[in-house]
Amino acid sequence: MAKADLSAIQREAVQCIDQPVLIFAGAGSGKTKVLTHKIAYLRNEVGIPDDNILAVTFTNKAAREMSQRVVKLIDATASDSRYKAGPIWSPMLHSNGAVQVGTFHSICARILRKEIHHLGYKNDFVIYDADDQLRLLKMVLEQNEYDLDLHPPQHYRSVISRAKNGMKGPVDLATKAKGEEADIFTKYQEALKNSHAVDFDDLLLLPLDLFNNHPKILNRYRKTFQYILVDEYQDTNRAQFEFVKLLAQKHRHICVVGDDDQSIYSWRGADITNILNFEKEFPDAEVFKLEQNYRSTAIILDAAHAVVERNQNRADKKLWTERKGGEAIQIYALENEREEAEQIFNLIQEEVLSNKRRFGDIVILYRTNAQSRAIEDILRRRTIAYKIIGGIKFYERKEVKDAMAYLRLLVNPSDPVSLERIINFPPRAIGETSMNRLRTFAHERKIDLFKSLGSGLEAGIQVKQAGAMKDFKAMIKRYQGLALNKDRGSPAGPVDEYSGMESSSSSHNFGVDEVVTAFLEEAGLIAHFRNQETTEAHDRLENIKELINSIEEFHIENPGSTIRDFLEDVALLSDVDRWADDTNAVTLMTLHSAKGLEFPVVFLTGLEEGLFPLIRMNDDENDEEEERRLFYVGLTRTQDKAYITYAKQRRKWGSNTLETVMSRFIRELPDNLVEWKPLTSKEASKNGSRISSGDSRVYPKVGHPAPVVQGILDDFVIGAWVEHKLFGKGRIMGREGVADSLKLTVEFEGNKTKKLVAKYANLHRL
DNA sequence: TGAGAGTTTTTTTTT
DNA sequence: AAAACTCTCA
Repeated sequence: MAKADLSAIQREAVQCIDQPVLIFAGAGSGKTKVLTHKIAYLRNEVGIPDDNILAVTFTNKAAREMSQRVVKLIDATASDSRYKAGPIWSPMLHSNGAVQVGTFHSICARILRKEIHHLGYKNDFVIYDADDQLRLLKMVLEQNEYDLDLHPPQHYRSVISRAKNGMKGPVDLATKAKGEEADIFTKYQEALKNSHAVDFDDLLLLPLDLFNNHPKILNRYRKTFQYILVDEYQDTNRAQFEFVKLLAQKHRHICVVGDDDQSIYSWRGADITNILNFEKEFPDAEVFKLEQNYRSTAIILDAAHAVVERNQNRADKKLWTERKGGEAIQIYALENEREEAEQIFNLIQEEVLSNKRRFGDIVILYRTNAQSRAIEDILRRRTIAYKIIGGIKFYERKEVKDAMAYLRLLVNPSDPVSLERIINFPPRAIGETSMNRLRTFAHERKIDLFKSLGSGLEAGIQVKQAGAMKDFKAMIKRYQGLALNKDRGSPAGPVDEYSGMESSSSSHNFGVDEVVTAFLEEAGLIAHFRNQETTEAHDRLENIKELINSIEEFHIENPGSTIRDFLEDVALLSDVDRWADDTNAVTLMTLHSAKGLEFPVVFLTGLEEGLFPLIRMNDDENDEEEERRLFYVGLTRTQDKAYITYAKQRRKWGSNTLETVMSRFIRELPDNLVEWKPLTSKEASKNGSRISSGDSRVYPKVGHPAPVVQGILDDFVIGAWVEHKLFGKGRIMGREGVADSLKLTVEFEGNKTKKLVAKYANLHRL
């Protein structure tokens, strides 16, 4: 029985279900285990139906993992076959009869998809990301004749977002002589609503409006979500707290798990008092503390504790482990960020060659995304397979966003941000002058921009331009029919339209990818890039193709899904969510992204005052305690061995090199747990690539071109067999480019040959 | 109107 | 150093 491997305290926490439960769960103390076992327990032992359970995680990846683990558990523990689990999680919004697992944002999006019409939005609303928000704000400011230089959109975005995070409306701003901010906030919010768009903060706030104004709906969801579990509770904000409170107030079957030492999102509005005051809100709460760590060595835990202990604002506690001792934390001081990267490379080599690690066992963590570049450079040059999480994101690239704007317009033509983005891209002779006239026209008549596209002449626009507008509108309408009707024509709900019915394949003369390709082709976007000879244009075209591939893939994975579902998926999935951790490659990510993950070998880089802890010059509220918690989170990702590096000089923005000072966090580490490694990589390479001072073995010189050492290259060598989710099994026939731009030519079964960008293709080595 | 040259800004972390 | 933004000229 799977329950046997729970500790006594874990079991108690699992079985306590009739009252509010607060679980303080330190790093690596098995909190996910408790949550998954609790779900299995509720289901199999207590007999709670699946859809009455709601589990909230911090990332979608965590949601996916959790549901996979629950399925395993359930199947293992269920003696009775009627308790066997089906697929209990799906990224799709309309999966009923299953445990709902997801992030606050995705769960709220699911609710809004069904209910938002009660608030006067179309259920086809779009989700605006930061860039879209900025564009909308800019439009609002211009429309209301604010001078953009005096009123930078950036500023108002952060003001509005901060207000929303604290659940404040325009009214709350107006009171403190911030009339303009309140005015802009109000107008921005109106514009969002008219555009049938919601921003990320609205995703959390609108369900609250819904619940507060429609008690019947609230009651319905209260009945549905009988048992609520929340992971990473220390990083919830006001709105999320209210959401949980509203739903759980009545039945009080609420279980939250968190660790105040790991609260690292206060800048996003996360409110640590949510966890510290849980007992105030739910006085009958039972509190459990999980203090045994199953992940790290004692050395790692002691070091992490020694640092975080200095925080004033924390509940006193200490993790313990049965893994006594361990390897000392190695600290390296390097000359500059290049040497730092070089040293990291040397150490990776050593770990892989002499300590038998896999590349996939290793993670490199840094405070800011910009730091990844130097490290990336070296790893690429040395042909070490690596994966970067975050940074320049695929779906944020201009050409990809452009293509998506076209798709968004199909779903929701009222979206002015998307319309403005592409009305003249690729150029179709509709310039600023014409658009200004159209905007004025639409504004006066109070119709949306898209509708007014047909009335160009009336708006006083030149014949040629007015014609171009009309054509554009007609094209969108045409593809609306093609792309959306086809999807709508399939049965509602998670019914498999590809379930082998012969008729369906014959009625589907083309796949989604072909419709989308045709659309983007006719829109001129594809031709625009194809007609340019530059490599840049070529890359952009590849990215658009990759986007189309992923649409097709999504559609096959989620039968019956619409383009709308795809767009939502893209809007809500984080980079960590997309991270395929089964490829054998070194992982690079920010400390924030690493939350919840663990690795045998961890590199903490850039330990310099001002960088980590990060200090922002023009911001007085530098939260040292939060930075320290971040260090704690980073170090406690380690299972076996941690390396800490810093550079004595670091370059900022290309040119000026700054002298740095070693981070206070290094000084805070107890001497007996660390080992200083003064040897720089320069000296090391002088010795003909010996790897470290304490190691007299001589390794083959690794330079350029790299000697072929088995396993040193990534998984995708020529001749290797791989599997693609969509195309099936195939063999790698060619490679070009390296790292992020590595492209593979793969011959799939059935003689289909495809060229794929390795980074996004999600290939699995067979 | 659109392409290309020249100029400015960016870097905190993310759902 | 790179991307985003502005300006200029055809």
